[in-house]
Amino acid sequence: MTRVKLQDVAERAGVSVTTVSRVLNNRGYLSKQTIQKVHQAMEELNYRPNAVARQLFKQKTDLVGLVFPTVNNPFFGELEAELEERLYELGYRVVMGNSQNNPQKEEQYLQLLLNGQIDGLIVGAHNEGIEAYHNTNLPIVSIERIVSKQIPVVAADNYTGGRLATQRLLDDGCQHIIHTNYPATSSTPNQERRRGYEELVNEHGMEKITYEISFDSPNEEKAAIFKQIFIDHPECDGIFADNDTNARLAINAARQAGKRVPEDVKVIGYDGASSTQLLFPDLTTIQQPIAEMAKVAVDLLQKRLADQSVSSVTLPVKLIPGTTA
Amino acid sequence: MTRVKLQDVAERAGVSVTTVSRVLNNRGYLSKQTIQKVHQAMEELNYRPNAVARQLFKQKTDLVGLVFPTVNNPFFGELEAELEERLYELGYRVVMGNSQNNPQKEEQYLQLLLNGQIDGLIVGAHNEGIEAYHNTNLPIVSIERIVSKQIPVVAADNYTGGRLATQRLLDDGCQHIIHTNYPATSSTPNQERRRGYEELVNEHGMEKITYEISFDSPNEEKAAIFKQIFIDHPECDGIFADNDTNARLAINAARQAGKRVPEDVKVIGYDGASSTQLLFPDLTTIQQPIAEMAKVAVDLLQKRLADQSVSSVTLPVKLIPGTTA
DNA sequence: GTGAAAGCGCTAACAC
DNA sequence: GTGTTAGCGCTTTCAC
Repeated sequence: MTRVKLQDVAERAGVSVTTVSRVLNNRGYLSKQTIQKVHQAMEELNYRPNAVARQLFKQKTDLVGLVFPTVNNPFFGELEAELEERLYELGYRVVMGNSQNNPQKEEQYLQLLLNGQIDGLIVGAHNEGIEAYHNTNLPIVSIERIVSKQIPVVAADNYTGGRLATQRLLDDGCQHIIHTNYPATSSTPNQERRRGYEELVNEHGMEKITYEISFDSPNEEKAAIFKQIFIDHPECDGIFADNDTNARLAINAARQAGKRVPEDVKVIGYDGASSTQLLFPDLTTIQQPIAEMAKVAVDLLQKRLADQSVSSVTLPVKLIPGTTA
Repeated sequence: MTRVKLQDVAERAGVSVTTVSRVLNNRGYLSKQTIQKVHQAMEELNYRPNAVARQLFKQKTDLVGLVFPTVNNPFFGELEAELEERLYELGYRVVMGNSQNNPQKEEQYLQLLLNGQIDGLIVGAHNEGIEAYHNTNLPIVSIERIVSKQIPVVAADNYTGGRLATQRLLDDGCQHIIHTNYPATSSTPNQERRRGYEELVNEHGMEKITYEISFDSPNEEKAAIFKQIFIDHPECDGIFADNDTNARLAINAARQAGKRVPEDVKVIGYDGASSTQLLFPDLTTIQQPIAEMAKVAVDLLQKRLADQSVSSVTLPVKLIPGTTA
């Protein structure tokens, strides 16, 4: 099927393409009769304006890229759903990129921005050292990830979250609390969770032990690390996991090691995403304000797109009580 | 942003735009020297080809739309992640649309296709009666959703799944099995789950009772329905939920009604998505081959984009044993 | 009120 | 081997 274009409509209506374009965009002075004629011609030909031609002229695609490790995860799934909703309201459509297991992908999505295929980017992937981020001040906002000086970060208050979680375990009477987090080299603000944990156990004269678990590694590998934790530290009676799925793996590992949760080991997670709350309501966790983070990120991106300067934002977290800690 | 265009590169290199374009696309005969010069000019000017201009010429955006109720769900999250991965391998980027709570959105994403902003569409949303689907044979593939005659459907074997689930409850000795599913008006093949259930309980001379739960309604509403089930049918000793989150709600409701799971009531779910398996491993469920469904859907779409005719595909399901049934 | 024409940035006949 | 030029489909000065 050959596409009907502006010119076809113009010919049919007996006017110029300019006029049809004006009718289409409701711009300029037009006689009622002309509008009528043009509309009729558009109907008859079943005309659809070509979005790409418009984009070329406008130098704007109304597309925003979302680059996170994977949408198949309670936290990122909720976050991306919220981002999509907020951006949709502003007239943007969303290009989804899952960069887990494929570091080059993040760079590819950055190329979309550089090539003018998308107008902006919201990133939260974990790949390090992508040159182009530093080049210039592009319309990019980051969530829970430090990318470069120029790029504003939206994050929850990870330090307080780390303290809250640790405090809960201390209140539970835990004496040997182990934390898991990303490798310390990762440029993510959730290293602050670790700082909160370490400070607090220090204050209580306890040993600080953090096992590093890369977010992007497969679940079997993660499970193996938790198994190892209980081998290395049979005395462990409290686990502060850096996310809820890890908390789940910790509980599985504890049980496999013959320990009861919460009687022998308390476990507290992090994130508190809606589908985790639904599927695993017993989990005690620190909840990030995901919807709010999405909203703020979109606000910041909108300002960046309007060439306004913005700064990073930190949002509060709260403890969601369950039965695991 | 990308102020530098082909012509600038051409001038700098002292050649024509055609030559630069050829270098860019590695097409036609070019002297080594010219290639060298052009590459250098591109470097010096930090040239980025404009993707939209290319799209306009090619009449192709390499973008595929994904329209599902919400990505914030274990099943759709995994499905969309798989779809994105498969499409990425083929050079497509993905536009994500979450149509839950907003029926107009699905139509909007269809407009993107009609407007030439995306090349194809994979849909699994639940909104009824969208005219445009019937118009013509567009490059659209549907997953677990009957849209129109022209559009191929990828689905798991819902009928067998329904029988498998029901059989499991019968094997458990259940006498009063209740099923939940979408309203029967919904044009989704998972009504076949209901058929499988109904046939099997009929064969056993039992009463068939299906409660209708719209996928898109809020969790509180769904929870209220499950509560009602145990009020209406205190004798109920088996629940076959049409998805895993509903199974979770069923279990919650059973416990609130003072029943133990699985001692007093057995519950079996449906979907078996990876994050459900992770967060709620105890659940007995029917697993859909999500990765395979994504792969087949992308294959079909690719063929539709190449104007080949395709037909619908049904894939097998399997029972994942847990402790809830 | 309406139209002619010049782009937006790129590609591919078609020439030479 | 390389260049000229006519589009891809739309919007918008600038005339009339």
